[in-house]
Parts: sequence; C-alpha cells; structure tokens
Amino acid sequence: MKFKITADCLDLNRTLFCGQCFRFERIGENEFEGIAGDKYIKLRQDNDGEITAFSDERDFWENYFDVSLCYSEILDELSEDRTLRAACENKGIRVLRQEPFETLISFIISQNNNIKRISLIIKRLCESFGERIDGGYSFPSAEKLASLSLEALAPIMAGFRDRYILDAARKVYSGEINFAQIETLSDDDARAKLKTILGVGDKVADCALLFGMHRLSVVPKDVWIKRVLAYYYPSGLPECALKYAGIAQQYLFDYARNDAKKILAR
DNA sequence: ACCCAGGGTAACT
DNA sequence: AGTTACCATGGG
Repeated sequence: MKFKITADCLDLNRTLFCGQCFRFERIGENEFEGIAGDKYIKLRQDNDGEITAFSDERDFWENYFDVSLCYSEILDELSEDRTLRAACENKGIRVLRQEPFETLISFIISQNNNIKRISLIIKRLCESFGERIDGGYSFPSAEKLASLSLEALAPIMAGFRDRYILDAARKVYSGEINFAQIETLSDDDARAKLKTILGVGDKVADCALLFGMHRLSVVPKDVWIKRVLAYYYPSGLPECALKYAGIAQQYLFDYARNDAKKILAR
C-alpha cells in the first residue's frame, strides 16, 4: 500500500539519521527503508519535499512521524533565541514517537559508542533475536531478551553493555519497569525509576523519555549538548526553549555536530 | 600508538 | 558529595 506523509518540517534524511533512531538505511538517492518494532517501511522524498510511503500500516507510521504536531510554530518560538534560530534555520528534524522498550535498549547500547556501531549492534541484535518479518527482522521482545544468557548475547558484540541489556530486559519483562506506569510520573520520578536499571544513568534515561515516551520537556545531555550548554548557555536554556526543550535539544545536537563543530570541539 | 564515540559503574577520597 | 580508572569495540 502506498500513501503520502504530510507533515510540516519533515526532512527524512535529517530526521532518520540525526541519532534518535538506528534502524533506517538509505537505499537510493532519496529513498530510505527501515523498521520500527515489527513494522517495515520504504520511503521516498522528492525534491519538492513530498514524501511517498510504502507500508500497510499507515496509522502506525503517521503516529511514528508525529504528523499531527505542527513544528512551524514550535520552531518559530525557539527562534526567539539567537543560537536556536541558527540551529533551527535548516528545518526538517522531527522527534519521532518510538516504542519505549526498543528505545531504552537502543540507548543503553549507545553509551560510550558511536552512531555507526550502535546501528550495527542493534542490527545484529534484531537478526539474532527478533522475528523474521517482511523486509527484515523485528526488534526483539523483552521476553525474548530476558531469557538470554550473557554468552548468548555475546555474538552481537555489544561489549560491556551485555549485562545492561539483560538487566533492562528482565526488569521490563518482570514488570518491575512498567512504561505505562512511568508515563504517569513526573520527569524526575520517571528518570529515577529508569535509573534503577543497571547501565541506565541520566542521559540514557532521558533518551528513553524523550525518544521513547515523547517527553518533549526532557533534555538528554550527551557530550555535544554539554558543549553547547557550556559555550552558548552557561546559565541554562532560554525561556523560549523550556516547553519544547527536547526538540530544541535535538536541533542543537545536530547543529553542534555539524555546523558548530569547529567552535565546540576542543 | 593515541583518542574518541548520543555514558555509567564501582571504587576510591 | 565529588573525582577517576575502567569498561569492549571500531574508526580516525
């Protein structure tokens, strides 16, 4: 089935490869394919920006790309600040609505790691322990991962993160970590709950909240965001960025790694 | 050979 | 409460 995805400010190349998701690949000039959960999709974005999607799960993907949220107004608001205006000048990044468990495991794998290798490890994780689906392999369930031993997990080459993955999967499978319940908590309480998982600190917890539970108020502080904050915002993000701080964060992350790299890299 | 990558843990002061 | 070595792996 073929359908159009209409959302303001959606550049697939930027959104899919800005480090918030790890299961998409470029398969042509303007063509992409990927999997979220157990759903495969192929996408094409023409030069005029129009996006054609190939999938039988239209509702799922419209939710995934959060098409009902209007970014124009949000980016205008963020642009009241000088640095954010520069960061948002090149629109097109949207914060996706990813599934919590997949996001949690993905960002556990992300720690002290680079995006290319994160994607490779997740690919091996899915091919080893996910279900075969049309187009590839699903992201493995908490139940499946919880049943594994360290030895069984070793071939995905996640290194020292093996035991973190198992602890997270086991806590989710047992119900000790319950995403529906975490949804009801404040940012601080939700973060604290996630941090009871071995290998989950502030940054990974905030990534799970922002990218996996769509908590747009949360700002994961990786090395690049720390550099941005230290250099541009020593006394914190400006007022105009507080409501959608997570979106501001994603634009600043991209800005720091690409446009302002020379200024910020030490 | 050294340093870094969407960090966190454990063992120190 | 605040610092620091160490953790696997691959690429620059």
